[in-house]
Amino acid sequence: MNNREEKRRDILIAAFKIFGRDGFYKAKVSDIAKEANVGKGTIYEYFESKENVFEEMVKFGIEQYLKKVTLLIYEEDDVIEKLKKYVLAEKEMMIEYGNIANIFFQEADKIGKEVREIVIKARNRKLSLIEDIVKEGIKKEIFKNIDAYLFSLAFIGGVHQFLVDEIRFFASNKKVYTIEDFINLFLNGIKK
Amino acid sequence: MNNREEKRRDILIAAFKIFGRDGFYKAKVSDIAKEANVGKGTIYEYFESKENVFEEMVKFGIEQYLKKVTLLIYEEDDVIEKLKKYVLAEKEMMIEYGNIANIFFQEADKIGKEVREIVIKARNRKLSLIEDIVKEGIKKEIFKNIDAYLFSLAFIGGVHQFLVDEIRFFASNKKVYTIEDFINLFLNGIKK
Amino acid sequence: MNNREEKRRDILIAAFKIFGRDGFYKAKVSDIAKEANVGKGTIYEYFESKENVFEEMVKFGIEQYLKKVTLLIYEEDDVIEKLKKYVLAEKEMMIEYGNIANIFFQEADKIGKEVREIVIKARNRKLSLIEDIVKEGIKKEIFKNIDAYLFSLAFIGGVHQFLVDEIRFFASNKKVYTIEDFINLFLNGIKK
Amino acid sequence: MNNREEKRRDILIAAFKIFGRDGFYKAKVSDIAKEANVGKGTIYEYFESKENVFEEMVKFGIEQYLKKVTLLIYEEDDVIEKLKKYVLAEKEMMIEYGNIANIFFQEADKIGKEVREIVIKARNRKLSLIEDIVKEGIKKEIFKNIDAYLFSLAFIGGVHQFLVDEIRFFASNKKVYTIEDFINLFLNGIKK
DNA sequence: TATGAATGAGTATTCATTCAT
DNA sequence: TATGAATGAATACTCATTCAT
Repeated sequence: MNNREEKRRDILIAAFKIFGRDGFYKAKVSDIAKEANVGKGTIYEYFESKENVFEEMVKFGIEQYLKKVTLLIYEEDDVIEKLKKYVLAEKEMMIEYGNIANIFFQEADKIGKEVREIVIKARNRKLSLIEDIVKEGIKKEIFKNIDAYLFSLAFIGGVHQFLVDEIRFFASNKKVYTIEDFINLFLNGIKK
Repeated sequence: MNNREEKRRDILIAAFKIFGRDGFYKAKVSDIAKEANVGKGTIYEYFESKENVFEEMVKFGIEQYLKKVTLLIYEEDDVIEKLKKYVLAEKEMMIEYGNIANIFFQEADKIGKEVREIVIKARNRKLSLIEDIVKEGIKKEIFKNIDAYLFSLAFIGGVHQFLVDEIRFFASNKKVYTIEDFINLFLNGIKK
Repeated sequence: MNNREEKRRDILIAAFKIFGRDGFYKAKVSDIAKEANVGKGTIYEYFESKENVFEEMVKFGIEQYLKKVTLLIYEEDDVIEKLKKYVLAEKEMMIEYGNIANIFFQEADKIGKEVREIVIKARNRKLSLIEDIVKEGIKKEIFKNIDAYLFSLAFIGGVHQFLVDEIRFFASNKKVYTIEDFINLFLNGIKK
Repeated sequence: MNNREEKRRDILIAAFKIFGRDGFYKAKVSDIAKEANVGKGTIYEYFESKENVFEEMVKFGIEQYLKKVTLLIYEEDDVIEKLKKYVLAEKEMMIEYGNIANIFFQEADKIGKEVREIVIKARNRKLSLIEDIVKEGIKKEIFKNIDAYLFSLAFIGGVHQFLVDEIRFFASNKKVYTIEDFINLFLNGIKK
């Protein structure tokens, strides 16, 4: 088997965990090494620098994420179900990977141009996913003829906040909302 | 007269700028001192540590921000206009202070419990602002009887994404949306 | 008193000792700091990098050295005495500073362009010192009309080897030569 | 056939080149391996350590060098021609191997006792070569009855400086000296 | 025997914090 | 009270050496 590729993957998964927990600056290369069960020097056999590990981790993570979401969405026919599946996929990612997504977007900016570009491209692919669903819904005359891009912005932002609330600020005494509750807001609007 | 209070304020404003530009870890205490036109040691006459400066800056920034939004909103009578004013206030903040808000939320986590609590409290106050508008709208029978908290989550998230798109990923060839366009999505929903 | 200038000097003197003992690569910045009785960080308040410390030490050492030699030579009237004084000055330097001169010339090459240029310039000033003596001797009709530059090369090289032998490879059973013995070789030649 | 001996030689030749270019500390074992077209691990099949490679390279280089000089000198009958041949041999070595000789002498000190001893022994053999020529010249009544050892020091040092000037600090506008010019200084002296 | 992937000891450098002035 | 010179803890990265294949 391709042992080199495997070890590279191990390091990226470890980086994913450590960067996700500590952010770029607080994370120590030696911690990533420990987590990956390799020596500190080994990291540098596979990556040029801490920055480069971050960069490749972002690429790797984004790819994993987009694959997952895309798959879930394409399994569905109904556009409303597709939107629900998107929320579900995001939820799973957030549970699994903590706030890595935030770190992608937040710290990428300061780390270097290339990371920034990767992240922007990923963001656009995510927006496109929703745009496509909306366009399909418009064509199928399920949705009004609204601007698909504008909606995707609102929706993605809304979903993020909704999930952050549920997952990260969870309090036992808080009312729990279903995905339907949430989606209905976007479907029906609030104006009487 | 209150020279001490004034200098503290100067430092906080400088911290706001530097942390906003560089994030917590990349920001240097000496840069904040330079920006505030004080000596490096002076910072430590007013604050216990870099973390404490960050903490106090977050409190200060949030207070400023909430004051501004609250004021704008209470100037209006019409609930829909109030929502627009919220978007406007957020937009101004984002233009003026860059992504400081993200830094609040993102890095606060790693910096310490107290900051985290401050940020959560602020987030809740922001959500309450919207909640109150929605409840008023429901009472006035302008809005449906939806869950005000759930809406505030969706709305705040959506606004954030909308503004990030406009301000940070602005591209000359991109379609420009009005705040009305955006608000209408939430008012009318997308389902036919 | 100019404390800053003083401390800079202390560091350079420490660097002189440590680089002289260990060479550029083996020398540790922390050892220079210890030798200078300052903290490691202090070095970086006065110099940009280890390279820069080396560079400045070379400048400093060369200046000291040339001052000394020049002074000794100008005290004398007789050209042959001047040559002897040069040998004496070199000898004192070699005893006092070990093989720092070799390190100047040897390692300067690898460390950076600027150091290299400083060292070359110093070498030329040293050659000029001898050249001037020779030219004076020719004018005074004490010396033959030989090429002064060529002689200075031969003389400086010869002196170096002579002193290295005496100082560094000293063995108790070895015949000891006087400076006169040595100088006479150059004065009279070896051909019958 | 003697493949082992051959590969050892290849490594030493590569070491000669790399150490000559970079000096002991800057030189990387991996670069020597690459230059010798062997794996990094292979170096350690033939030598105990980087230091040992250096040590053996010094021995090897010195042996090559002394063989060459000795041969050239013994081809000649005339003592003055022998001195010229020595200069020529040194010149060729300096052109071919850069400043490896300096590195021998300079860095040997820091690397270990054994290398130091090898280098000293080699230096003495070199001095002996010249000494023997001088003694021969004295016997043949071509040279004055000077101290042969003292002369060899002066001569070897002078030659080194002369060649360094010609080869390493060569400048197109500089006067070019012949070996005769140089030798004549030593033969005739400078005193009128 | 030959290899190069893996390792971790070792070191330059940064920067929050202290404290003498 | 205000300062900035001095400090050393902390950490990315290099490279000689080992060892499984």
